[in-house]
Amino acid sequence: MDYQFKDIEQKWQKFWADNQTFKADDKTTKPKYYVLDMFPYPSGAGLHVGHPLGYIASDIFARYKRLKGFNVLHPMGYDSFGLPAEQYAIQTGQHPAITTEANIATYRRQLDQIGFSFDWSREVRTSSPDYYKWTQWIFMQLFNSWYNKDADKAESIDKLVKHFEQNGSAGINAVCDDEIQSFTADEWKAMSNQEQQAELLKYRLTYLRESTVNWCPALGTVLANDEVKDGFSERGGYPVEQKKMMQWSMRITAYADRLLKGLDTIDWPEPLKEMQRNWIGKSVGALVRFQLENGTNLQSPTSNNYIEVFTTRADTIFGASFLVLAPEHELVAGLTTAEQKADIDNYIAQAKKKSELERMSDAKTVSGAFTGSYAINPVDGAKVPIWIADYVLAGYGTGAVMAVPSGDQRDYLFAKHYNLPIIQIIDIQKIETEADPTKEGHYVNSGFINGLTYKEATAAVIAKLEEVGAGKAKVNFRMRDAIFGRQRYWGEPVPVYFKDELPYLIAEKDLPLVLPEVDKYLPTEDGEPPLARAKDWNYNGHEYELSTMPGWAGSSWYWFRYMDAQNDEAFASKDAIEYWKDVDLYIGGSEHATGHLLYSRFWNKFMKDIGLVAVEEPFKKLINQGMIQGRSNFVYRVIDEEGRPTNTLVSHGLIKEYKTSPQHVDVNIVENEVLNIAKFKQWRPEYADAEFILENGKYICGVEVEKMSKSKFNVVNPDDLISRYGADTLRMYEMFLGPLEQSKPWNTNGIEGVFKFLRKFWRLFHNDAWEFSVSGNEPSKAELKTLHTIIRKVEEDVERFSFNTSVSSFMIAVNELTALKSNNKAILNDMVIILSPYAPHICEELWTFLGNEAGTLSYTSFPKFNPAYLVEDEFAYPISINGKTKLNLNIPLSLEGADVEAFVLASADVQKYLDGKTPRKVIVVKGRIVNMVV
RNA sequence: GCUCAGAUGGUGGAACUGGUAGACACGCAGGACUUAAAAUCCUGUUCCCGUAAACGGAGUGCGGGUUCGAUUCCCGCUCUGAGUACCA
Repeated sequence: MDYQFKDIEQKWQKFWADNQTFKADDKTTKPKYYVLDMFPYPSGAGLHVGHPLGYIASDIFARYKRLKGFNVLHPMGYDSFGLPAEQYAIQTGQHPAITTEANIATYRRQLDQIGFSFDWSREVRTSSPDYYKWTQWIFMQLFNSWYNKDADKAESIDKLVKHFEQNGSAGINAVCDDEIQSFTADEWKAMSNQEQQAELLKYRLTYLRESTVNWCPALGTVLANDEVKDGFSERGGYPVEQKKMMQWSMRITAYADRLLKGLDTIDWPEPLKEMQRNWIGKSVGALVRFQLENGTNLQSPTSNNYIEVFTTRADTIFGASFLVLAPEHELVAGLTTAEQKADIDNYIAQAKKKSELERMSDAKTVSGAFTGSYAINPVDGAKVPIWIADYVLAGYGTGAVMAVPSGDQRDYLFAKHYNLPIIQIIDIQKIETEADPTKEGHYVNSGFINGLTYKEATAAVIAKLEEVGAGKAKVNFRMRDAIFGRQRYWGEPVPVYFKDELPYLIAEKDLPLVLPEVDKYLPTEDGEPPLARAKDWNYNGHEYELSTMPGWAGSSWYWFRYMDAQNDEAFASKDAIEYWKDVDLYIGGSEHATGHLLYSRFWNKFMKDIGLVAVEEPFKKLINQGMIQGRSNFVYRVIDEEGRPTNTLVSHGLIKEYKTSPQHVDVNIVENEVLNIAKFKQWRPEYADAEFILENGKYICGVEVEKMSKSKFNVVNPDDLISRYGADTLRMYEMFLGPLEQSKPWNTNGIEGVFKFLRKFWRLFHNDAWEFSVSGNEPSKAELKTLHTIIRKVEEDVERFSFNTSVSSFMIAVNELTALKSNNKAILNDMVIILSPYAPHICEELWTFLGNEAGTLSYTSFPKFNPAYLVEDEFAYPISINGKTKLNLNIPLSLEGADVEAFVLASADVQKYLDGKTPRKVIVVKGRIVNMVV
């Protein structure tokens, strides 16, 4: 029979499902291997061809590891809470759970037909109460923990309470709010329960904090940054304002240092690690207080009579010739003198108008304004002017810097522009034309640090500042604590109720706190979150928290649930956690670098601290698959003399001769840029009687690479390709497209070649009449060479995630076997195993044909590579003269350097090229090349 | 602006530690089979000069360098893509 992929693929997909072929074993002596994909959000649009790219790669790897004797865990699930389902619910009134259910069904059908080896018995859905029960439970553990800096780990809040009872607040070194109280043990005991709870909330790892949100009064809702465009809501275009709100937050900053250090222990792409490092943004420096000059009268009620700056170069303090504040700094209004008020107001107004983007592209223009006030340098008493400029950001450090023009280029340009002093502070500094940030040399013009080196000077300055109470060493992180509340419906309810305005956890036995029914998925009229609409929803009469958890809550621990997905006693059993430990290989997009991948590491570290999990980092190895971009096709309507588009369409190669207007055309009716005219006429009624100006009898479409989107008609759905070519072809083709990690536009130009390859492979097992026919002879030397070449190649390629090159190697192997007219059973049996991770359906089918025991080949062993079959006695050396290859010469590999040289020089062909000359030098690289210098 | 990644035929790409640049596939051209088409098979296909072959020359974004030898290493530049903090 010919290759009937449809029947074969359905048959094996059913077999795998019926037999639970890929159910991972929890009790086995095999080594474990955990292969994880980033689980998808089940959107209404269904799966497109970009989704499976990473899934196919991980599936090949998982199947390969099974053949290599590993017990493989390869699960899949759905990140099913999220905004799109909620927005759809707002528009239609349809409960998000119903839409989500329907979308999941579509995803599952699409995933199944690609033939993935997922263990579906472990499926998770973050929106299912069985699952979010444990998300809520982990939230409770965070609530019941604080971060002990001395132990450098999270500890139980009970331990903190015990310490307060015995020793008061003395001796506690915690990551906590800024305004904590100092108290004795007796004072603690004298506090009311409410006072104690209020104090403890300042220490908990999840806590309430006032944060600013994008509030849209017209929509009555909080908006994400993406939903706000230039101060207006993307939906509706209503004005958006900043509003302060009490919000749940996570103290991720407690883990900043460990998140940074952990990066050195994991095998992730370097650019991705770099993104996390930048996001965490550690800088070691000092906080320095500059007293305001005597007589400066702050107009506003902000009391402190100093400006605090953050610097990473405390050693340069003697070179600080002015201070610069962000225009938004709270002291600016108070510092501005009457004479300078117009200038400052004018500058602030201008800075507000500039967008972030404009500020960035305009790095060379220097701008600022003088407040008219002065401050005092704490180390030498010098009087320094206070300026404002928009290169200083309100959100970083203290929103104020000490400007050291000799060492910082921006400060240098500023000083030049406004004619401020530039003081050389290091003997070897060269500051004639630009700033010199050197740390080498010895200090000059620097009071008590003159003559010291960088390290000595930094220590001395910080010691002095601490001594006079004007500063201290400080590690600054760019990363902020993560806001954990969302004023939305479709998310996990926070398992908290309020009593006397303080939050308390509900009892563990009352988990899960199930999402209540509401009449509408919108906020209430007075701006409360949708959950306020729920009727009789309270905890023994106390009001529940009304916000829900953010999208990243459920995805921050899901890999643990797969280890033991059905457990209703724990998020996963101790045994399962001890056995599976962590994810060995994680494949997904780099867009999650500073979101999901950071939060997951944070939760994992926390869970390790309190003894819930076995290892510190969740994902040992990470691979980013590239993005598959859309590839749009265009037709060109000819424009008539009045400028109206006509119903005449001109082929792309001829558009220069006409005035045309390009129109997107559905990429599914275009093949290799050739428009299917019949389908095109049916596609849109207005094109039914279109006329065509062709080139070479064809209508050629234009092409552009764009993001995949419905409106551009360039979304390619795997379903059509599977029905045309089958899943095995799709799998191999997506791999053949190019390196996994590279982004590339989608095209189906080469898919025929992959399909032909599979047919050719099928034909090796069949005679001319398409009857199954293999021979039991001893394999020939040539056949064995082909086989062992591909064994080695596939092993090497899979281990380095180079799937595209192994597809080519398969093609070469099959071409060679076809040329050899090989139908050798032993060879083909091994070929089937090697190819099976890539094209599992066809291989399972051929495996049974070959008379193997009934059942799957998934757990057989990968053939063993034997180098003996690849040994050659001769090699066709390329002979080059002055680096240019002239000819090839067969030379026995038994010959060594000097003998090879003699062999080459003895050759009449070589002498012809040498033309009587004697080579000055002959380089022989055994088994590679001979080069002669003439 | 900065950081990272990348630039190879008509196209996707290969060349793993410096050693025959263009594997494999698409497309294209020609041919076989066929009444015809599809399917299949065969041949050719980096460019230039040469009507064909032999042969010759150029060639991995651009300009230099190191080397017997560079797509690969070094220096300088151009362009493209991604991320993004004027981060003190």
